[in-house]
Amino acid sequence: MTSKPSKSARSATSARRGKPAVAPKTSRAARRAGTREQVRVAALELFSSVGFDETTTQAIAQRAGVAAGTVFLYASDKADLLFLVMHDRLEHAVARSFETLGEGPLIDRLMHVFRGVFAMYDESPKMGAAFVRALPGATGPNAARVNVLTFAFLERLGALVADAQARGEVASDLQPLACAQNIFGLYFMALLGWLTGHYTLDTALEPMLRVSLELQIRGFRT
Amino acid sequence: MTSKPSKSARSATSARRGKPAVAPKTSRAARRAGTREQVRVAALELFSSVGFDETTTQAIAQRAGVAAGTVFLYASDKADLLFLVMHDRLEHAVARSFETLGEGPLIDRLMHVFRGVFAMYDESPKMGAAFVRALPGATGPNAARVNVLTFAFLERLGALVADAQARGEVASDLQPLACAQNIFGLYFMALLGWLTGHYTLDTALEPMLRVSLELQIRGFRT
DNA sequence: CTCATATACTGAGCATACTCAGTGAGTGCA
DNA sequence: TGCACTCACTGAGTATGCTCAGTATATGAG
Repeated sequence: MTSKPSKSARSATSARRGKPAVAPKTSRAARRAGTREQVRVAALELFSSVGFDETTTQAIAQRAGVAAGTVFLYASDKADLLFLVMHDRLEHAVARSFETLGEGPLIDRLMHVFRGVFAMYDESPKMGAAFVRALPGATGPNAARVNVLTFAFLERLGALVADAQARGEVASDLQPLACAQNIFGLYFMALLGWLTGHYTLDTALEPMLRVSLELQIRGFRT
Repeated sequence: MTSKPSKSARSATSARRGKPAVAPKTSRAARRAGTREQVRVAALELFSSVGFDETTTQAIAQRAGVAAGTVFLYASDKADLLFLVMHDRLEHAVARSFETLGEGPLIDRLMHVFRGVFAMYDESPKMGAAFVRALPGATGPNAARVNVLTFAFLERLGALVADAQARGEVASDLQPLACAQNIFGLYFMALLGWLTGHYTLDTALEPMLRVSLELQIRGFRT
């Protein structure tokens, strides 16, 4: 390269955290966090408006005001950018769902939680579809963070089962985490069925997932 | 395959655009079926030995003795080549599993079927991993054929449940197909957990899937 | 302060999945 | 048979995900 013209382009947002060539000397950590956030927001906006497949990593870099290679300093590949975006949304949706949890039978509490998560996906179903498609077996730092979130979600589902156990609704000899795994599996299949286009949101959530969960709670036996 | 000479003749000689000088005079339909089979076998060999991600579509074309663009006449994209390969294997594995099905309680018959399918995946776990990763929401002609197979599999699972119902093992007011959907979901989660590397074959099949299915059959209730 | 090191970032270049206008052999009709 | 048409096939071209040697700058030691 010769002179350095790209600097000024980035400073569209530099009113907030100045980055002009001469003065401010922001710390490396702060700069890095800022860049990461710019990439995250750019990816979010493009994925949710244009779609995952239709968005190029070049476009994300351009919108974030960084070079093409920079986005791969914050995600191992394009799919990992999707996980970077979805992590916060997932975390927030799950937190909200459990905050607003009332009392009642296990099935109702589960449906309340899943309704909240489905609503989050419904804000951008196309991005959600790309997400669940890319999730199985994904590697990369942001995928790992999502996996941590998923495992925490599983444990919170286990806690709901344990609650039901304490109230005598669920047999006391069962392991709550094993029950939660089955519940999660049925939830994930419903999510997959919806987002990959086999069902609509309403049919996937209300008749289908509920029936699945009731069938799991009830069992097959005579 | 028979048409080996045509390939070497084409690439070695000077004929430029010309097809083999000696006219083979095979019918178009037969030629097309032959080409498709060559592509399928080439993809199978490369995917199972080298791996899906490590195989280029160019390499498949070269091994099949066709031009680079030809493989996309038989699959909409690279993932669809994987479905082209897996369709026959899946079909065969399921058929075998149901042929060798004995009598007994539902859980044992289910485990017998799933054991057979898992064994098929175990012949090339890396290819299996790529397959289950690409499957959700896949489009393309070969993906559609695999979906047909999956739905047929679901119905055969439903038939097993109906059998158990007739023997009084399963409550008579349940819909066999709804039960089969839950069973399939638990099977698919176990498959995913294994092939994406979270479990080994043995732990995924024998403790994990069996526990899941027993928990489904039994239910949560006191 | 000066200098050496670490590291966030750059962007041209590479690999490869996929496209499409062109070609000629098979097909069916007269 | 001769001829117009169809269609399987070709392969150079294109788009884009991702790499990596190079650059500028914050950091920390002396």
